[in-house]
Amino acid sequence: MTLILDPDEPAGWREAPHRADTADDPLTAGLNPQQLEAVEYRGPALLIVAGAGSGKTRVLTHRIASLIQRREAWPSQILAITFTNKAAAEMRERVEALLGEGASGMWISTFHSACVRILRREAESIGLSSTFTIYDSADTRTVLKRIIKQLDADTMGFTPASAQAKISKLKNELADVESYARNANLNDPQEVMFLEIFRQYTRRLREASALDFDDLIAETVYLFRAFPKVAALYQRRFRHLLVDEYQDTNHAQYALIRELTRPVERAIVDELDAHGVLVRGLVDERGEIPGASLTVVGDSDQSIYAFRGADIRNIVEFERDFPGASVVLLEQNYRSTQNILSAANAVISNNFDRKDKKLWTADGDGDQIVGYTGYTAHDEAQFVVDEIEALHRAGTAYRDIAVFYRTNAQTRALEEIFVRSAVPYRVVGGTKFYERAEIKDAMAYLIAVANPLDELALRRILNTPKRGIGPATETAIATFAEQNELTFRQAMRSAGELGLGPKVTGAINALADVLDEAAAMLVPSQAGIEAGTNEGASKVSDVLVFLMERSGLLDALRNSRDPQDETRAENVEELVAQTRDFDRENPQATLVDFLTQVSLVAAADELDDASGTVSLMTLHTAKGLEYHAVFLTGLEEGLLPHQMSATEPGGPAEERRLFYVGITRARKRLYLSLAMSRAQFGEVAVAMPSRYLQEIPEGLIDWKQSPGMATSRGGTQPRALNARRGQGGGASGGAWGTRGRDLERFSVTKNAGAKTEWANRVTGTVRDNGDLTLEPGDRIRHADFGEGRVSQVTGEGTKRIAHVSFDTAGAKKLLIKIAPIEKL
DNA sequence: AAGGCGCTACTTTTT
DNA sequence: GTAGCGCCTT
Repeated sequence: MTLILDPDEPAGWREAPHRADTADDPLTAGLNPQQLEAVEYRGPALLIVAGAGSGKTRVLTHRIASLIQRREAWPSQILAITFTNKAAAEMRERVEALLGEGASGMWISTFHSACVRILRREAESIGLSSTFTIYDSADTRTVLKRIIKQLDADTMGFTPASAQAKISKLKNELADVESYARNANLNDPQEVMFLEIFRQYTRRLREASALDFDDLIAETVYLFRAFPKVAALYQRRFRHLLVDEYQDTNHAQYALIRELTRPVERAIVDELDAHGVLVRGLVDERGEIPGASLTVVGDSDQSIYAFRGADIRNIVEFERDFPGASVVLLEQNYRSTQNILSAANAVISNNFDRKDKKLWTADGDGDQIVGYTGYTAHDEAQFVVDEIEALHRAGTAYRDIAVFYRTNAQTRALEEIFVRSAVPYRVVGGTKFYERAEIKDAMAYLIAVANPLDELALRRILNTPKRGIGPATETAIATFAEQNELTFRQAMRSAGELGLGPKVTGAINALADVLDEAAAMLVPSQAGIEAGTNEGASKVSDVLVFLMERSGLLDALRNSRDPQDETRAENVEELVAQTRDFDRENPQATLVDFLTQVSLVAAADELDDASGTVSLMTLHTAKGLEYHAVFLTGLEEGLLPHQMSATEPGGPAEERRLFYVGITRARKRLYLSLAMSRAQFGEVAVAMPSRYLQEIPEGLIDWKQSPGMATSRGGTQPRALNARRGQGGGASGGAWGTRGRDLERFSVTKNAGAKTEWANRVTGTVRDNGDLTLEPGDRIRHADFGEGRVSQVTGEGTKRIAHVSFDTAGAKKLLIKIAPIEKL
C-alpha cells in the first residue's frame, strides 16, 4: 500500500488570512447574495439547493478557487465529484481560469473514476489485481446468461436482465452475498436460486479480477471500512469534498461520502505519523484529524435516477445527516425566459412532498412555447426539422439546438428525417462506438493482455476471428481449467494435453503466443521500473496494431465477402486512431489507463462543443446541459410517462421531473411535440397526449397544431390543448385518453360535437385488446354504449375498425385494438 | 465448425 | 423492425 500519496505536498494548510470582498475580486464579482454566501460560507457541511440554471457550476468553481486562492486548501486537498467526465474537465478548466494557474493535484472526477483510481492503488489490500477489468452492463449480462443457463434458472423465471437488475440494486444498497444470504428466506426456492446466481456471479468476477460498475463504489466503501488506515490516507488528504448532483446519489455513494468525511482517530494519526505521512497542521487539540468539509449541490426536482438506486432522501435529509449543516437556496435563474420557467414551475408543482421552490428570472417573458401534434412520428420529426431549419436561417447555430426524447428507440424516425433534410445532427449516447461488436472484440484483445485472469475477454477472442475453435473446444478448455485449478489462460497453454486435433491445438497455441508477446511489449524498461514510471513500455496504439495484425482480426474483416465487414474494419482503424490520440495526449499513461477511460465514458462526454451539429439525446443524458433552442419530442402517454414507470412507486412523479429537466434545459426557445400514432414493436398504436402537457398553463403554448386539431379531423377550431383544464384536478394528472375510451373520436367520428370528450379524465394505461378479432354479426359490449352488433370491419392490423350499431347508442365506429369493448 | 434461415420477444432511462 | 436464438444443412 502506498503510504505517501504526495511526497511533495506541502505540510498543512493555513487559515484564511483575509476575506477579500472587493467588487473587483474575480472570485466574487457578479455573484448574487445567495451565490456569494454559497461561495464564502465555511463550515463542516453545506447544502446548496440549486434550482435549474441558477449558476451552481459557477458557485462550485468559485468556491473551489476561493479555497485555494485564500490558502485555505491546497489543490491536492480538494475532491470534487461531478456527474460526467466532461463536467469534470470543464470544472477544472474554469477553476484554473479563475486562479490564473494550473491546479494539479486536484481531484475532479466522477464517483466511478475516483473509485477506480483509489481501487487500482489499493487493489492488493482487497485481493484484486491492480489491472482489474471493469465489466459493463453487456459483460455482466453475458456472465449472468452463462450462469443462468448452467443452473437452468430460466425455468424459474430468471433472465439475465432480471438477475442483473436485482444484483445491481443489492450492490447499490451495499448488500453482498453473505448479507443477502443472512436475510434470505431459504424456504423460497426462487430466493435460494437467486442466491446461487448471485454467489456464482460474485465468484466469477472475483476469479476474473473484474468489477462491475456497482462494485466500483461498493468495493471502495468496503475497502475503507475494512482498512481504516487506508481510509485515513484519503480522509487526511481530502479536506474539502464537493459533490454535484447530490440528488442522484445512491446509498453506496452516500456511504462513500460518509467514509471520506470521517475524522481520523488519534491512534491512526499516530501510526500515519510514524510512517512518515505528514499530519502536523491537520490535527486538532485531541490529536485527531477532523472530518473533511462537505459541500453538496443538488435539486430534488431534478432527481431522475431512482431506477439506479438514487435516493432522494440523501438530499432531503442532509441537514439531519450532517448536524451543523447550512443551507443556501439558489432560485434566481440565469438561463431561461420567464415563459419557460413558468411552464417548468407549473409542471413540477404537481409533485407532492416537495419543498416549494419557484424559479424566476429578471430577463423577461421571451417567446411563447411552440406546440405541435403530428399524425405520426415522422410527421412530428418533420416539424422538428422544419423548425430547426427556420431557426438556422434566422441565425441560430446548429450546435445551439438540441432534440430530446424519452427512449433511444425514438431516434429512428428523427434520424430518417434529419438525413433526408441534410440537417447535420449527432446522436449523443445511444448505440455507442464502444458497443459495436468489432470494437468490443478489439478491446477484448487489449483486456486479455492487460488482465490475463479475465476469462470473459479470453473467451470472446478465442474464436474471433474464426480459427476453428468452436463451443466444444471452448468448453473443453474451461473444464480442464476448472479440474486442474488453472486459469482459462493457463489452460490454453496446456492445449496439447486436451486431446484436440492438431489444427485446433495449433490455433490455441498461436493465440496464446500472440497474447504473450503483446504482454511483453507492455513491460517497462529497467529504468522505468526503477523510477516507477511506464518508460520503455510500448504505446497502447502499438500494442493494438500488433494484436490486430497478428491475430488476423483486421485481415479477416478486410478480406470478408460480407460488405458490412468493410465498415467494421474501418471502425477498428478508428479505434487505432483513438489509441494514437490517447498516447499523444497521455504520454505517461498505461494500457490499463486507456481501458479505464473507455469503460467510464458517459454519454454526455461525447459532446463536442466545436461540432456544428444538432444534438439528439435522451432526457436523462440532457441533465446538466443547456441549449438556446430545445425540442421535447414524443410527449405522449406511455412514452412520457413511460409505460414501464406506471407500476413503479414514485414512477409518474419521477417522469414528471424528467419532463421538468427537459423544459429547463432551454434558454430561449422551447418546442413541445407529440404524435397521434406511434410505431412500437413494428406495429402502429394510437398515442395519447402526455398528461404533463395539460399541466402547463393556457397561454404559454402556441399550438401550431394541437392534439384537438389533429384528432378531430372534421375541422374543429384550433384550440389550446388545455383549454378545458378544469376543476383543479390537475394534480391527479387528468388527461385525454381514459382507457382509450374516447378513441372512437380519434378513429372516425365526424361529429364535431365529439370534442366534449376532451374533458379531463383520470388516465390509466391505454387499453389494449391484443388481436381481438371481430366479424360482422358478432355482439359486443362497450363500457359506455352498452351492447351492440358489429355490422362491418374495415382496416388492417391494429387499425382495424369495427362499425357497430348499438342497441341504444346508435351507430359508432370503434378502433378494435383499444376500444373498451368485449366480445360476447 | 460454420453459415444460413426463420422464428420470437423485445423496447426505459445509465455509470 | 430487428437482434438474437435455435435448428438446419454443408
